[in-house]
Amino acid sequence: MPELPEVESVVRSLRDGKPSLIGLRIRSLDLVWPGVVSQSPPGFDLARLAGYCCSSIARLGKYLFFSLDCAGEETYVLVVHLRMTGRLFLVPDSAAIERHTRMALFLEHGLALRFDDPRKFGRIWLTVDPASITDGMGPDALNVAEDEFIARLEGGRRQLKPLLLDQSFVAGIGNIYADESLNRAGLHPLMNSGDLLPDERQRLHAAIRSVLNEAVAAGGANIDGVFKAGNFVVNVYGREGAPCRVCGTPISKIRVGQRGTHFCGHCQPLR
DNA sequence: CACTCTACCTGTGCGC
DNA sequence: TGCGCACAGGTAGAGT
Repeated sequence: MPELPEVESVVRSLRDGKPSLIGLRIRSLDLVWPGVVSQSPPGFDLARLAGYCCSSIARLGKYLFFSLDCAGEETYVLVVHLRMTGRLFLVPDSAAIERHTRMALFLEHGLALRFDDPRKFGRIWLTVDPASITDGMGPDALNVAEDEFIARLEGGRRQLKPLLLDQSFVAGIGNIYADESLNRAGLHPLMNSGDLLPDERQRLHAAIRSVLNEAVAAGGANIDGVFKAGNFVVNVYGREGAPCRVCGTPISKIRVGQRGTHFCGHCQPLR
C-alpha cells in the first residue's frame, strides 16, 4: 500500500537507480488497459509521447510527476497515483506484459517503464498543468513546517484519524502512517483536533515527521506477512492483539470512518 | 463544515 | 476440495 515513504522510494529508485529513467527517450507506448488513464482533464493522446525524454521526477504527497521534454515542444507532465496496489518499475523492453500490466512505456537502451496494478485503482494523467490535478492538496507531510501544521490544526474540530487521512490537510499520509504517527504521538485516533493542547499539537507534528523520515530511510514499511516495501517496523498497524512494542499492552483495533484503526490503549489514552 | 456512505477493483483468507 | 463472502484501502462524489 504505497503511501508517502513508498512513493518516495519509487522516486529515488527511478531517478537515482541504475538504470535511471532520467534522460531516456520514449520510443512507444502500450496502453494495455486504457482505463488507467484518468479522463480529467481530457484531451491528451499518450501516443504523442514518442520522442519525449524524462528530464526530472518529483513527488507531492502520493502523486508522482515525470517531466517529459522534447526539443522545441511544450513540456508535458506524466502524473501517476499508485493508489492501493500500483507498481512502477523499469524492466528490459523484452519483458513480457503480465496479467496486471496496465501500461508500458518503451524506452531507449532496451528498457521499458512498467505500470502494473492488480486492482486497477491506480491512475495516470498527461497534462501541461500538473497543479490542476493536485489543486486543493495540503502541504507535503514530510516537509510541512511546525508553524504551518499548527495553524492548519487550529482551523477546525475533527477526529484525528480522518484528519490525518485528509490529503487537503496534509498530503501523503495513508492508513498505515496515520496509525503509526498517532501511536508515536501518544494520541488516541478519536481525539478531536480542536481539543489538542499546544504540546500535543507539537508532538503530533514531530511524530509525523519522524515516522515518515524513518520510513523513507528504511525504504518503506514492512507489514508482517502482508506487504514488504522496505524495513520500517510498525508498532500498531495490522497488529491487533499483539503486544505494544513500548508497553506490552495488546494492540486494539476499531473502525473509524470505515477504516481499520489500530492503537495502544495504554500509550494512547482517550481524553 | 464535519461526517457518512457508496463506488471503484481484485487477491486473500476465512468459515462452512 | 470448493464455494461464498467479508475484507483490505485512496479518492471522488453524493448525501445527511
